[in-house]
Amino acid sequence: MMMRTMTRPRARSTYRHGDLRRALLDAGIELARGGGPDAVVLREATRRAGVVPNAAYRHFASHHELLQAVRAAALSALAVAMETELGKLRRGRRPADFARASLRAIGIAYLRFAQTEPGLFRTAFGAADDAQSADDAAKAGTSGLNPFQLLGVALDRLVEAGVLPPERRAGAEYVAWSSVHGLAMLVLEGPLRRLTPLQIRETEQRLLDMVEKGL
Amino acid sequence: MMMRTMTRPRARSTYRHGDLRRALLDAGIELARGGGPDAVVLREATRRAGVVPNAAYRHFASHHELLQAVRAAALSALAVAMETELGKLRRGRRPADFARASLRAIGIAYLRFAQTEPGLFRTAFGAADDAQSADDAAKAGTSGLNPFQLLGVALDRLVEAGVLPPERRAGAEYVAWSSVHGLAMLVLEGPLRRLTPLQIRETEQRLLDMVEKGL
DNA sequence: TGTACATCAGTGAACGCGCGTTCACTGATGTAC
DNA sequence: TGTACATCAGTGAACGCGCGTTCACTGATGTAC
Repeated sequence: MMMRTMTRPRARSTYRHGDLRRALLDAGIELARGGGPDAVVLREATRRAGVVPNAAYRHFASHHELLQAVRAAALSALAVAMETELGKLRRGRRPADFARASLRAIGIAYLRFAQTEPGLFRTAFGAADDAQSADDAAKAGTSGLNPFQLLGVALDRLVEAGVLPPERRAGAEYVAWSSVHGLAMLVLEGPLRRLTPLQIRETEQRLLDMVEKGL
Repeated sequence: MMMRTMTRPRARSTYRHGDLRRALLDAGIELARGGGPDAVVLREATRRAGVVPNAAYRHFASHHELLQAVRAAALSALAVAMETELGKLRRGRRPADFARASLRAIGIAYLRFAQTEPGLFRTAFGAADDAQSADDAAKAGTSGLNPFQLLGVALDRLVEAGVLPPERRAGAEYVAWSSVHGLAMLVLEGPLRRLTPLQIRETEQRLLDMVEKGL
């Protein structure tokens, strides 16, 4: 609603744009970053791309389709953040420790992403509408896995390392994901917004402890 | 956006309405029930109350204020649901069991509320904006306690019963709440929407087990 | 008990806004010959 | 290598919509005398 000032009509020398689809998607991502899913407004995206509103329809069938593309990009960004965090793990420790650290890395990446990119986070998880939505590739990180699958990998490691009994593996991502997602949401826009950064950190650690122990 | 068909202009014989504030609030709650916070539209509320749009401004300073009132009502409804679930507990068992059952009752009430009243649930927890928002009384159940405080009571019982070490009491509501809230959200509008009712039940129990054990 | 009057809840009409989407168009580009 | 032409990305103008909010109003109600 006060987005108007942010308008930045990119000067364009050629009649054709070059890669308008990409430009619209980028603008959409930027809008989501700033204000969550509701901020992804087709007209504003075209403004930022320096193009007339209906030009968007050459590349997206509807506002909804643009939003879905932005959503997929947000999920992909989360996947990348998880991969980055996993990449930081030093190898060469005992498998059990490594497996545990993997799960924590996933959780930490999730919580950090929610806090550093609240708009994208809320866009990624705000009522994903229809069936399978978008193609899975669009939601993946560089490994080709989406966030849910990356969590699955971490859980698999726990089983392989003998930390998690195989019979408890099925459905484990649901409870793990829930816990972390809930904390992310409540800190972001719920009643836990008033916590100090220190309290947040402590709660995060405590929650991850609980998941690790309670799985 | 397709709310129009639900319009129900209540016939009114008198010039004055009687209790327009209440009628607007009720209409707002009904709208929230059906479509979450975004569905709480001032004009639609006045339509349902059988009154001209600007009449609302005699009772609410702005759309935002109406929405806050609806939010408070939603929180209150959740508190009542929790109290009801607590009331079902049979007394006369061992204090430790009773305390544990109390916490589970809170969790179950929360999850049930999210599933039976998704619109109200999303309204209650959708970006509560400002400071303390509304007055606390408006968010309470019949006990005068709000949902967060009811959770606190359950945790206190765990400490009293010797189940939860006192030094782990502080901040315990954060992790407990997070876990349950996350599951509620993911089942409601996240990637866990595809779970079968049975899978949901199982995940709920497993999550509550984890919280109980991991606290 | 009856009348004058102040109060203020609800009316009527209008505003400006920004949105998503449709239509017939124009003109740059790439391809076929 | 040069020219004719089809393609189709972006234009220009316009729609209808519903929203929140403001203004000056009217007329039912309750109170003071």
